[in-house]
Amino acid sequence: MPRAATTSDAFNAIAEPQRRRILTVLKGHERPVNDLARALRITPSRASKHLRVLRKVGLVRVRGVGQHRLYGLDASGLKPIHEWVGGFEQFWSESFDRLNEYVQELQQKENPGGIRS
Amino acid sequence: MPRAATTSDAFNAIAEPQRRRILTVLKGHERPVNDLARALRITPSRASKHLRVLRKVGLVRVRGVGQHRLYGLDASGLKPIHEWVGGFEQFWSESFDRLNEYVQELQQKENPGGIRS
DNA sequence: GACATATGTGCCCATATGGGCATATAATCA
DNA sequence: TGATTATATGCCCATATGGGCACATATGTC
Repeated sequence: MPRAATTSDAFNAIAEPQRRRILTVLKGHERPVNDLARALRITPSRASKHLRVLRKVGLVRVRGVGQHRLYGLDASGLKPIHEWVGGFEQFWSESFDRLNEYVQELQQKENPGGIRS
Repeated sequence: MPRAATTSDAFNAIAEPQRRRILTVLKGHERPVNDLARALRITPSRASKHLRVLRKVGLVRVRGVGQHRLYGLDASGLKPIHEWVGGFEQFWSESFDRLNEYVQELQQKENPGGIRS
């Protein structure tokens, strides 16, 4: 079984660099597909497909039915992600502490015995 | 071309629910693979593979070479993600405003003309 | 209606993925 | 050394992915 469908999970949706770029561009203001495609130097087709994914997970909204459809940001779906990742905030300062400890150990003993990538 | 390799991008690495669970469990303390596998009710093999990915993107460190290898959190790789997503923070409060505007429009005019999923 | 523009979708392909399973590798102990 | 435990990896498969391309669809304009 491959990974869960992109269209059902915001984590998965923003795993795609292009889609992150799209969201970033949409911070400014709403844009039609062609505009977006031009801005990101991708095919309208590609843009449309990515937007479809973003729409399905609710990170993007469409306004106006017609020749021009304006895509706009709906960032509320990013909130859970921010919260989940934020739950680790205490740990990335702690990492530095641990690293320091480790470096000190290295300097004291000659044999680290330990960390591998 | 499919999506960028999971092993080169933290965004992609945490797109997998199991890996998120692993990271969450590792918040508590370091754990050997079997321990983790038991905690998450997955095969040691599976756990090992996910840990390999997390190791490659640097979200996890291994300590101790031997029968037991302790996996520990290295959350520093989550920081960029937190920052990227945090860049949208202003927008998910704004979303509510826009939604309210939309609802008001709906109540006034009878024809929304607009938002589609 | 005919046409141009804007957007969405279907089909095909190459590729990465996650899981299952068997097996390899590593370390500890009798 | 042989056995046991712990962990990693290789192979295979089903599936989802992203892109290219052609085409369908929708809208606006003449």
